Amino acid sequence: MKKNFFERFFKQDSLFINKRVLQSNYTPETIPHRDEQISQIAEILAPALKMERPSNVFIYGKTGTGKTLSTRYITQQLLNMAAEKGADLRVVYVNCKLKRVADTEYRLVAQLIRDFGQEIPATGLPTDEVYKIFFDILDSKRQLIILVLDEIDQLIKKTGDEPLYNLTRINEELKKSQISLIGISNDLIFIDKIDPRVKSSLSEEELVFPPYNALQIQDILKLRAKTAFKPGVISEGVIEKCAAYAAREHGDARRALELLRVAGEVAERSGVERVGIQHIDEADEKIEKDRVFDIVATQPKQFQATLYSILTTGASSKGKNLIFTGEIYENYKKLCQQIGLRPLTQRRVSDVIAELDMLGIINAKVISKGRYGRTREVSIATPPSSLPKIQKLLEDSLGL
DNA sequence: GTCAATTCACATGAAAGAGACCACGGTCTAGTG
DNA sequence: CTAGACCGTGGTCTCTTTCATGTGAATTGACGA
Repeated sequence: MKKNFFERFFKQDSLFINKRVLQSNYTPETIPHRDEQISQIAEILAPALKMERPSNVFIYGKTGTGKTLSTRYITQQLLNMAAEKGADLRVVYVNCKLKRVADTEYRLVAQLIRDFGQEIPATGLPTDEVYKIFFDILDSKRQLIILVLDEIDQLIKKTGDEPLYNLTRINEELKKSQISLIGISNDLIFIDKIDPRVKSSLSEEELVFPPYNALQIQDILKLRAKTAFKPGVISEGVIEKCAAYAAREHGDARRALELLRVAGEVAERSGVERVGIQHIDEADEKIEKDRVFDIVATQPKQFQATLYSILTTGASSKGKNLIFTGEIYENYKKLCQQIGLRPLTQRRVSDVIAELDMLGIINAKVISKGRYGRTREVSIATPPSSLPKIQKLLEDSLGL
């Protein structure tokens, strides 16, 4: 019985050949069902090869519709071409959603400067100073810069349209260089909130990425599965079911790929040789559970306390699973006293609840109860099976 | 019964404060030649 | 004389409070039929 625990791991053949293919940062050589969009972007960007400034582009589309992928793909090709032709072209890609990287105006510009290979402190400098540095770098030589701002809606929501205004304006002052912007956004309506002048200069061209339908997702999955899995491990109907799941969620290809990958992992772990349909359900549940757990565990204390109040309020008044802000706040105050946490104001807790809603842990809907006021109607969004574990996790973390 | 005013219980916005982090420039100190 | 330690000032960023304003429909109460 002197068995090494890892022995099984090696002995058992993996179902995968190359798991990386299914991960979201993987760039395949071909992108099915996006030919039209890609060629449109290409047309718009083509003048860059002659060192003429391409129009600014705005790209919309729900998550997992291939916006980022297509943009990366086409800019890469553009770069290759530019190198051949000797055009001094640069593509800078920034994801505005990443916390502590580019989610404020200062950090965005600082990140850009870093991309140009210069160190910039994370804080401490005035923002206009940072702009000046950026400006100087840009204008140090004749070059064309294509700036890709991914998830730009996040940035705008937080900081307003200042950064965009400044970036579009910077062109007028650049002597040698030119800069053009590609904005990528999940949100179709956020652009109404920005200054019309910024809007018009930013969206000289507009492009929409429609969601994939189930058949298209199947194509994508089949293509990737061919290189990701060993032949024959995918059972009949697995791809179809994955696609159906994802198509239900507004055609999110990323989700479909994740589902397939996790299903493969689940199958592998349980020691079977083929990925079956039942593994997809398991995978779906596992993904959701992992996600929620992760979020819950990494939230700050106050969020956890609020969430705990929501859970316990919901549990105590069993039967009705809809609870209101007032009840939550009362419970929350009691809880704070119990664990010695300084309670936040109701104003703040109201925001916290809204944020928990955004994270998808709870569902909160603003309703009016007529004479009895206006409030958020909160219900718990996670599957009941994982509730006890979450509650346990929160209790540990809060010291109960 | 109808209709507009009222009213509740919060939502939502804006501004500003606290505290953490940081850069920069000036001053002080100790070590060196 | 100079390198490094040590301020003080001014900046960003996040989380939060304070103050103010907004809001949608159940309820109320006046009104006329």
